[in-house]
Amino acid sequence: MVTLKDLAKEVGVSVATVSRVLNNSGYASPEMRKRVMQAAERMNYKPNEVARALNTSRSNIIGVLVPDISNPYFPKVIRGIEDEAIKNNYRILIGNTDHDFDKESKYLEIFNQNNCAGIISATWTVTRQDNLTTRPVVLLDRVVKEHISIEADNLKGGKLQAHHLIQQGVHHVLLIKGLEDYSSFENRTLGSREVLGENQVPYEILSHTALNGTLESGDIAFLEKFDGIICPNDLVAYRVLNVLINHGVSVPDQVKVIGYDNLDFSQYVYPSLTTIEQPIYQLGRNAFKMLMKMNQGIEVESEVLDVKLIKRNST
Amino acid sequence: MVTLKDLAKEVGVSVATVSRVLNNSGYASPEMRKRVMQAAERMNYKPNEVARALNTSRSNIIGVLVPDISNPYFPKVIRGIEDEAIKNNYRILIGNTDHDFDKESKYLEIFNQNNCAGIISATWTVTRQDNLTTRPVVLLDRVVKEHISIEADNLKGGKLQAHHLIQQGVHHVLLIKGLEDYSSFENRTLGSREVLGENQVPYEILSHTALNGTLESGDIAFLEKFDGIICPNDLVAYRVLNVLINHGVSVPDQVKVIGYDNLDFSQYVYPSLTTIEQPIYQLGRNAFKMLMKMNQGIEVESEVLDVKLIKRNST
DNA sequence: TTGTATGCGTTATCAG
DNA sequence: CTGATAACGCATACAA
Repeated sequence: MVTLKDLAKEVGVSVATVSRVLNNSGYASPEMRKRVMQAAERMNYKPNEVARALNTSRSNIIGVLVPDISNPYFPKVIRGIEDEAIKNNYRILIGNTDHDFDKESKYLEIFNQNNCAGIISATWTVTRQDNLTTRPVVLLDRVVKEHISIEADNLKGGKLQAHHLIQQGVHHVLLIKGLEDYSSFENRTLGSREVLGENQVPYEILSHTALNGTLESGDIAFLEKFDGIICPNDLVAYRVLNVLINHGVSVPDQVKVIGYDNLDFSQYVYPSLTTIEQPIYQLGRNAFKMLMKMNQGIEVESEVLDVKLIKRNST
Repeated sequence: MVTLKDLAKEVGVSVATVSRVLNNSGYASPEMRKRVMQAAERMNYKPNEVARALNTSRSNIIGVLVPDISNPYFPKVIRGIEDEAIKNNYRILIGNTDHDFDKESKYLEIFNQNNCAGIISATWTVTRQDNLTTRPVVLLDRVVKEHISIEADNLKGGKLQAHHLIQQGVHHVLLIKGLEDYSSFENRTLGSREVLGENQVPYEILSHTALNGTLESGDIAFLEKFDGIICPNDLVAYRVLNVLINHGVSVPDQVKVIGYDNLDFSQYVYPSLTTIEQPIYQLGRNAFKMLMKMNQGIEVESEVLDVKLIKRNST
């Protein structure tokens, strides 16, 4: 590996001068600048980021926390973050937390140990961790007050779900709740309930975990009590559709199902899934941009991106 | 951040001693060991990985190259790598190459600049890059001779695809080829052709790119010439199924479709997709294990994992 | 068995 | 405008 010292020797100057030229910091005569730049080019010099990170106590790596990268929602977010990061000469270190406080804690420690420049987290407990650094944190799709976050409009999304079902003429709704304690899921539920209530449409709430039991036991009798089912995300909707169809329940005639996220696959399931689209990729990109601003000391505010209904054949 | 020096001061010994105890290198009296360990615990000392990486010219980060993390095949691979990595106190840095030689080249440079301990690459051109380091590389699902790699048995997979279709009584097959120059796709095609030939089943080959044209134009007449379609992966199969179904072609009665990968969604598409399952997660885990062995100077051989047919309703 | 000193590759603070 | 030089936090060869 060619180092600053090699370069300096080649040009016949001190490392200090070379460093200044390369970083555009401090003075350097135009002529000097030219000589150094050319030599750097010629020798294909690339600064060692480890040394730089040690010296400045700040690497160009940002930590990214997700519950599980296998969940198809996250790769898109990550791709958004990574695209924006690489453009700014940053890299991302990924951690899967599985909603586990201790795992999360460990990753935060790791981010510290690597002098990470910041953190983007899709797992909110991060805000309860006491070894959280002074480095900037952006919460993604998780809102916690006093913290900077970015999300798609979950309240609106939840409303849209209910609105659409009502428009399609449902009279008895099953509202499946997502993960507890996650603002995004709670707000969706809130939005749906609000609209359902306003329209005096009776509904029942089922927790995510209870759903698993229902689905596994294939308790169709229970599901058939409803003519509309609101799912917390597309993944859950796939499973609901699957059980319904396999038991000969006709969708959307007998029961209408609506998802949330608009994953790429939702157009291929049967019947194709009506859902709420959120700008997943954009969420990632913007999160990174916010982080950069925070690093520059610029004041940033939490962002809320828009969502919209995608009508397909399940409703 | 508490450093070695802080710890040393606390215990009242030199940093060297502390370092030796913590790394289990060199001598240290049992008593000294105890005192240091306790202090480390008490002060919650965590070594700075940046400093360590600079000192040893080797970080505990490994670079992972994938074409695009949004492609649902890769998150599982990555999860496998990451799970195994974290267990061994390693972290992963991810790069999306989009099959672009220059992007790939840039990431390799970045891995160097970060003293990465090794590279796992799902993009084969990595072997043509001249700035490839001396650090170990494991190719994942891409085989290039003279390089260490791990893959699922693509030749067998291709054979299984053809075998199954033939068993289901097809007489005229459309064989869709995957990406050019990728050993995995080429071997699948090879396997299928071999079996098709042996059984004297006529077939036509369509390139991945040509398929796009067919699908977009909705050239059903062309597709209807066949009663069996072999797809290079599940993603392509979804699109084929979609066009077929939307045009009223009955699957599997009129034409049978088989995919490859067994992504999680393949059970939810309509009709549910018959496909070849490969141990994606395991591929990632083993790739990391191989890398570790290589780092320890242990001789490792390329691995080939087994695949199997998953019969569903599309055939 | 422990301590001293050096270097890893940079950046930044000083003099000159 | 440029050059020594001291950090950054750790590991290690060598001295004691």
